Amino acid sequence: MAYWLMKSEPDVFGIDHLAARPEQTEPWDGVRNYQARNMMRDEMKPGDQVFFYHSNCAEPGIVGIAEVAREGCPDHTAFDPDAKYFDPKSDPDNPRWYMVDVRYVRHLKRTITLAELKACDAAALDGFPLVRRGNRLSIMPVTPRQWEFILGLE
DNA sequence: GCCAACGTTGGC
DNA sequence: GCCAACGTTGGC
Repeated sequence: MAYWLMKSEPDVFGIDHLAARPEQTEPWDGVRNYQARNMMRDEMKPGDQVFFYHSNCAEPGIVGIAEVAREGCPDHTAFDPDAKYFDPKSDPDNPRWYMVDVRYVRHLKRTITLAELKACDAAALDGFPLVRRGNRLSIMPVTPRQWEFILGLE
């Protein structure tokens, strides 16, 4: 089992939205970034644990835990001309974009903020993309060590 | 709202 | 294949 971090804007789709969904599960569609695509298509497996991160908000940080509910499959919204993330270059016979389903697990007892993670200067977080400057990946791998360390801050 | 950082596009 | 222009992300 692997660990991940997925970003979402709470104003658009936050962890409370996820928890309120039927089955508390949501397809993670609309991702149009090749690195993130590769992780969803090739690496993320059902049962993998996910830090749910709120970005672009007053207090960016990890707010909860989710899990991968379904492995990568073609992102059908890329085929729909009326969809926001329509991509005419994605061919249904050779899909360019993939998504996984994400299921709510729980809220953290408190938000572990980006500022806190940046400030704590722990060896466990060396190389963690989230705290590297200029990082824009919306999905990133988390090592078991990083996972344990961050959860230990809760 | 600003702006740095980054990814993508497209001309050449 | 280079690189300038452009669009987006996301912290602040």
